[in-house]
Amino acid sequence: MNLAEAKQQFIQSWGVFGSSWGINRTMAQIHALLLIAPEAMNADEIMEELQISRGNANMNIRELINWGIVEKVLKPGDRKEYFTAEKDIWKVAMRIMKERKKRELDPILTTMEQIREVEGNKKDAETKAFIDTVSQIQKFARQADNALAGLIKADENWFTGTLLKLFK
Amino acid sequence: MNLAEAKQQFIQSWGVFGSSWGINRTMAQIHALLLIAPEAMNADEIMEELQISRGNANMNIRELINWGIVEKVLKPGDRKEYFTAEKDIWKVAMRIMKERKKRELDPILTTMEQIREVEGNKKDAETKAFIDTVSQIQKFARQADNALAGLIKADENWFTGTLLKLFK
DNA sequence: TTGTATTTTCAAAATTTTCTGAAAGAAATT
DNA sequence: AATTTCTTTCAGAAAATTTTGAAAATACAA
Repeated sequence: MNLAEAKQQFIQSWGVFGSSWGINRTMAQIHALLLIAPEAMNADEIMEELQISRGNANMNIRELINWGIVEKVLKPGDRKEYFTAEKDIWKVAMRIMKERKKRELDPILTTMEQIREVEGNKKDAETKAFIDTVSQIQKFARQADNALAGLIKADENWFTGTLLKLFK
Repeated sequence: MNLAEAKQQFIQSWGVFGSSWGINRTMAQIHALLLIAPEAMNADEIMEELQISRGNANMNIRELINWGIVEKVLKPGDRKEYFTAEKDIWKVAMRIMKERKKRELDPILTTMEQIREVEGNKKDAETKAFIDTVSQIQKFARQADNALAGLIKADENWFTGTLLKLFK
């Protein structure tokens, strides 16, 4: 397998993995492409490389920017927009965690609180069992939420320059 | 909101959350239903409650069993199969983690190893950058894999009865 | 302003995923 | 072994998601 084939394989695999992570295939493929691109790329280059339409490229690039793992780069004397991906995998993972925490975990907390709150008669066994389950989930989600928040905060401050370098 | 409404709301929400976790809506709803059911339920009851077809119910119940978070219960004198969900949320989370690790993380490791392995000329800058990115991902995935494996193992042995009770 | 290059939007089409329901398969009962 | 009860399978239907491509919007330059 030569470099070109390996790159193809990488992009392809990243697309498959993305799917099982709630990220659509194209979005993951664009991310993979930018991750291994030596230079920032523009929309046309991405379209050409992945054989996708302009609309599709545009939409997914925006989404990657929203996730905070791709950014726009402007080249002087060129009207086209170029895009580049964060290359540090640890940072990428942190951003994704942060985003997923916000989009998925936080809503669970809110909903569980609501459901538990508006519950009336706590006497009968069925109601008690229900409240107990919801409370358990709430407790667990809080634990997870706090753990992630801690990890993210740690990374944003002190960890960045020091301890975590060990993992790289 | 009364108990019935709260249950409905819970099942509905769990379905939505499931979607963003790579679990389909019906599967998550069945899980939610069993999580708060005082008794084990059979396929007909589940179909009736969630208004879904027999095929759909059957398929998703099997899948929940594969994930290890629902199990079959037989009642003496009744030919129907009944189903019940693991009620301990910590255990549920552990089983899901274990399963996702196996289905998602392990394949990434395998693929990254393959891609990195079959790479030839390590001299030019582009190749080097590519190998570096893949290596970084590999390293990160290994870290995550080990961390999860540790957590799972700990839970399966010693933790279960002792330390983690603090979190409940 | 007018023209040109580039990006964004969005309705319709294509694709993928999920669901249905009826038929086939199993298991228990008579 | 025939009947009844229940479970599984799976092809086609329905629903949801993703993609396309052309038109509209925006940005810049002359």
